[in-house]
Amino acid sequence: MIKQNKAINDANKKKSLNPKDWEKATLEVIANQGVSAVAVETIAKVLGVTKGSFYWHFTNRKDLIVAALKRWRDEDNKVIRQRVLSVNDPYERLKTWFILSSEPLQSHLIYATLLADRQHSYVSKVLKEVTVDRLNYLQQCYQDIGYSETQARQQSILAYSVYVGYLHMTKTLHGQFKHDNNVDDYVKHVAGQLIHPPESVSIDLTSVNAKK
Amino acid sequence: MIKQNKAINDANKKKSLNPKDWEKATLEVIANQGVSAVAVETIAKVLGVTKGSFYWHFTNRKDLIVAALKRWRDEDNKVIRQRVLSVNDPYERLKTWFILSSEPLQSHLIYATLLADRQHSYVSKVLKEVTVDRLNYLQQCYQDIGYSETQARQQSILAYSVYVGYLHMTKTLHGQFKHDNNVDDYVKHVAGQLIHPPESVSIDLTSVNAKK
DNA sequence: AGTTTTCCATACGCTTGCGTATTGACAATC
DNA sequence: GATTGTCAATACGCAAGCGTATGGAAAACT
Repeated sequence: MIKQNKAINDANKKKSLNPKDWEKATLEVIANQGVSAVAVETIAKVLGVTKGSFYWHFTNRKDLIVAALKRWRDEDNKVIRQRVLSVNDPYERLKTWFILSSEPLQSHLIYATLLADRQHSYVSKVLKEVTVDRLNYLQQCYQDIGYSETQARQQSILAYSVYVGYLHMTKTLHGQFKHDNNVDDYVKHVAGQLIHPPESVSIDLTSVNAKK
Repeated sequence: MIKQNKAINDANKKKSLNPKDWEKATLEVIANQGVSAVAVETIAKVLGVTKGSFYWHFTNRKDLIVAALKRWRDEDNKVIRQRVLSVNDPYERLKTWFILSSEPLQSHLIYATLLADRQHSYVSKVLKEVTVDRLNYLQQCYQDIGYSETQARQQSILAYSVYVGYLHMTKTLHGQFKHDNNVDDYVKHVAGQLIHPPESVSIDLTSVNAKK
């Protein structure tokens, strides 16, 4: 019993911290409370240390956030490459992307909160880059299906808007989003609307665009 | 020349301020920098006074923000009623909504930044209410077209997600959004994709939903 | 004219959170 | 075993921003 408890938590698996630990804890905060909630002393407390430790690993708060965002982006890219871009058939590739987008990953939470704190230049920078990247490979998907460049561009913006919008909806509505149960149904619904050959785009445009 | 300059700015049209002035100035800040950027002394400076004035009109900072958000919501509802809900034909009504959504109104900027600062309970409250309202009248539009309740629900979420997503895209990409020029084209594109009779929903679902 | 009300300025206290300085403990190396 | 390097604790200074206290000026009332 007086065994010098060796497993209170996992804080003893490593005697000392490294930058990666700080970055991961930071991403956790960003995912749930946004960039502005990243406080050095708070995160230190989570890691079981004090500020003194932090300023040994990083020069300042901004340095930490930038490093964390880089880590986020790299890992996100890795997932996209492995699970989406590896699919050959463009229809299936798009479908895979929509499914991935609906999964409750921390990565999505982070993206959603970054959209919030984009007043900070270092946030808006990485945000812009990530968004451009994603729009590009979505556009490529649609071009692979047979869309013209401009049609594929517009369709990619549309599809990506759905992604971003859905992220916010789930966070905003939270409780009364009865929808939570059948996310699969919604994904099917979205896929049915947004994944189709280029020809069917012109359906019913007459009734919509007809000026009175 | 020593006419006691009567028109330096419009700060002399009224000798003293009222809560409405503070709320409008606050919404301006929220639209461009978010709720967390609302600082009493800063807004006071904009209005040409000091804190002393503020704490005469409001009890505290939160009081100001809540009042400003209420004003925003009321005015936004007014616009929706006048310009959208007044349209009888559901197709045209939806189209009008999409067009309105693409206009560069301050109201949209505010909504976008509120999505950011929803960690504050008073923000998330009004945000949730507004979103639910909007989803409801969108759903009603689709039901008027002939969608079933569940189909209309999903379609309204989809449409609203496009709106929210597009808001963020424009703010995120900012400069390199070459798309800015032909917003009209994009609105047509979106309308063509999202406004159609309920039957055409089932197009191509086979190729998309087919599990391997 | 005197009093009250309205609106605002100034000065202060208080909290939060960043960054620095200094010291200490433990491990690695010589 | 002494020295050096690594990581962390403590204490401090400092700025931003909220809220309060108090006083004052101008307008409105009586």
